[in-house]
Amino acid sequence: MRYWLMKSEPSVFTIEELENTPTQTVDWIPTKGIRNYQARNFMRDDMSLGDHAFFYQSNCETPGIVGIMEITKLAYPDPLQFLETSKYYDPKSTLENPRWLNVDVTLVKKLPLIELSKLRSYAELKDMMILRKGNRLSITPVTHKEWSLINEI
DNA sequence: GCCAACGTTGGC
DNA sequence: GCCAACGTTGGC
Repeated sequence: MRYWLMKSEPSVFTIEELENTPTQTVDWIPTKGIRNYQARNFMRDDMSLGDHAFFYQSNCETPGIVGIMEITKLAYPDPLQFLETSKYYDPKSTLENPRWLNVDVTLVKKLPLIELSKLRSYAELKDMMILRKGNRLSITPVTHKEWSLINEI
């Protein structure tokens, strides 16, 4: 099993919204298409059913980890890329050869906020992709070591 | 709101 | 294939 960290801006989608979804399952991220090749490739090539991921809230007052999710549907074409009226419409994408993908995630549990500043205080976590300068990737792998350490915080 | 860092685009 | 210009991200 692999581990991941997936970012969402609270102004777009919060963990409360995930919690309040009846099935506690959503496509990642609802109403928003992921338009980054590296993130897409992670979903397509490296994510498996049952993988776990941290829910990370970014671009807000208290950035940090707020929960754990499970990957419950493997990468599939993002419907927004075919929707002409959508901001995420991509004219270069075809049904036969879709360019952008999504996965479904299910809430495992909420966590008390682990702030970014807290994560930065651990020397063992200094190589985490999320902590690297200039990091902008919305989906990043987390090592087993990092995963277990963060779970002990 | 600022701005550094990064990814993408498009002219050549 | 290079690279300048541009748009976006996201911490502060």
